[in-house]
Amino acid sequence: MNLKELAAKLGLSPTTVSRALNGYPEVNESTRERVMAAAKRHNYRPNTRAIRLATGRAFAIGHVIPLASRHEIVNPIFADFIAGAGETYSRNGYDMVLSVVPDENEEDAYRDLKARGSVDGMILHAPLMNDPRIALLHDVGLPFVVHGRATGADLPYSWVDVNNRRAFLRATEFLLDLGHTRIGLVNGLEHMDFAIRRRSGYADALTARGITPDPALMSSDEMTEVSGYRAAGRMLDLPYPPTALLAASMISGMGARRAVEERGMEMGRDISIIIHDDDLSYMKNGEDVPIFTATRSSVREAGRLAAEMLLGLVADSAMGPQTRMLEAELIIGQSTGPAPRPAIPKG
Amino acid sequence: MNLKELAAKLGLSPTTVSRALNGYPEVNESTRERVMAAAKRHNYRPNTRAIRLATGRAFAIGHVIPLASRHEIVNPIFADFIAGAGETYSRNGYDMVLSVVPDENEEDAYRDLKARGSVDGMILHAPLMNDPRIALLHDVGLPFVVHGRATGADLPYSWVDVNNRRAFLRATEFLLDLGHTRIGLVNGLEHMDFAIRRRSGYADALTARGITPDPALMSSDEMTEVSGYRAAGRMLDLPYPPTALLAASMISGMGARRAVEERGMEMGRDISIIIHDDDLSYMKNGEDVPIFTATRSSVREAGRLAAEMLLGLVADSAMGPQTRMLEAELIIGQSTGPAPRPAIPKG
DNA sequence: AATCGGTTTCAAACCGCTTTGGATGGCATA
DNA sequence: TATGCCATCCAAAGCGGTTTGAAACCGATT
Repeated sequence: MNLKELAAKLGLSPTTVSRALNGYPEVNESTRERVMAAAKRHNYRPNTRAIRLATGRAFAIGHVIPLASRHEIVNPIFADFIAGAGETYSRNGYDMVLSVVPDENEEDAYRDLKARGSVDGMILHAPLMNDPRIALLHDVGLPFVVHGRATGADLPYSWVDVNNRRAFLRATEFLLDLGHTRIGLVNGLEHMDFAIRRRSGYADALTARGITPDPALMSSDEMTEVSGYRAAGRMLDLPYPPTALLAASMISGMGARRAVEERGMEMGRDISIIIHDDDLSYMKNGEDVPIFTATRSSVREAGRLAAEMLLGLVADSAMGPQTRMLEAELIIGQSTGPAPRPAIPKG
Repeated sequence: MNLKELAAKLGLSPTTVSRALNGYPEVNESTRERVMAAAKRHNYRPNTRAIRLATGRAFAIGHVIPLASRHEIVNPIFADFIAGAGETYSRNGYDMVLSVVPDENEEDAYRDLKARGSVDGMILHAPLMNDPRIALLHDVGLPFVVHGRATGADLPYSWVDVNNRRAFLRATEFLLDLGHTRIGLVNGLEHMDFAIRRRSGYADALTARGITPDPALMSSDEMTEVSGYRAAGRMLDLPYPPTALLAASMISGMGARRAVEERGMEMGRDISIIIHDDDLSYMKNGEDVPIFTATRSSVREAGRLAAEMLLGLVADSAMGPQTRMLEAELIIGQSTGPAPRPAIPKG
């Protein structure tokens, strides 16, 4: 059942039927009701493909997901962001199209999405320092929103981000207040912008208390269980080990915990751990009682917000760049406690 | 740059240009080369919206993701499956459209995708026992592939699945061979088909050795860290606790480990744990040395296979239902060992 | 020279909707 | 009665491709 058939059944022109269904004013109310009723009765749904061609709009938002080397993105955090964003899209009648491509084709993927007219806007994931994709997307000319920020990007752009710097600053201060002075950072990959901001928050907090950040206590790697485990292990085996750790995610935190427990230490007593908690549906930081003390900010909510922002930009192309900064809460759990008596160098 | 403009530049008709680009035989080879070159030079990309309308095909595959109650799906496993499938789609010039909807709208979501012509086929995720969606998708009439199987579905359908029953059967036998007789099962939600199959593999292995499965040693819940922790904790606190556990995923396994370590026990010595390892990119079961002994099967690979199968069905609608059973490997890690001397009931 | 089969090209219809630019009719106003 | 203005409806022209049916051209055959 298409528009023409429906119009024929009603003895009206396709024009009028189309207008009636789309709420245009130049159609008699009684006619409109008749049309609406007939549409419902015949279970008429306009063909999206035709609408898309006729309007020149895709009613879809694109997410490009590079594989391989920067597969930073195939991670649980991504699933939650997508869930949040996708929810917003379907509520607004938009599709979400995911383009999963090898790293080297990423640029093409954005251009393709635009050139082939598959989407009306895009979300840029996991921005790097001086991320070239910002300029690329400007060049491509579709509205876009960045999940995160890209230090060094000189062009203006819309973003939704957590205040990573402040979160890690506060977490570090919290540990300092508990008497810890040897604090390790199990960071994400530091070409990722968020990781840089986190490190600067951490370092600034230390410096402000007269402590020089010790390179041996800073690691940077993917946020997997295994690398959390290894990074924490290396630090714990230092002659002068840390009494507290900051971990980049729930997952690296679990790796760190494994390293801690393997050494017969107890979390919260022998060593304090604070993680950044993205509040993942499938990786909750405990239920009533948090497992880890954490800086928490829901990435799913970030997905929702980014999607809303983008739909706004798509609707009103005159709108300038929007930004939204989210603050993480500091959640006190069982993994932190006062610093144990000053550690004595081993060996 | 559209087809008409390109044709004008070449002094050819749109017909010929279209045919040249699409590899039709009725065009002179030298003309084809000229067209190809011009297309590349002017960076011509056919407008997808127009192709879709003209051909009546969407060149897209749909995945419906229910939120809320059955958010079983917003989990790390999903991200990896998507990555695998998405990879296949983009290699074949297909888009992946994700429809994230509240549970109660799931049925509509499938019908909409079809009625509006947004996709050429769909993947059905996380099938339940007697899943009504199988009949629904038959009714909708688009090709589809199920990731998993749905016990009780009487209609034929295409699927890609791991042999969950055999995996858990083998894992249980492995533990039995090590002398364990009290073996706990930390299962996923048992309205999910895969969870049922796993339990039957577990139970059958026990029964075959003359052990009656003990309800107190079987739990069923979401595959989160917290529920793994709680389920394992409950079993360990039993008067006659298990000496081995089977966990449904890496994540619930980590929860189980937390419960174990919290009780001062050592994994692999005081208690053996085997998990099912979906080989997630972001949740690797160790690197050289596996953390857990595990039944392993890559869900990402499953995504690739399901996508390939579906594209095949889309291309040839006459093709009957296809099926593909994957076998899990048993990976020996550090989390298993011989059963400790027979446990003495506590208290 | 006329006919023919094969190759190559093209004009035009079509996919199903939106949207522009009238046309029509009714009613109030001059 | 003629005029103008609304309100309502419609025909037709897109949107940018694909595809059908036919035309043009070619050398080869009669």
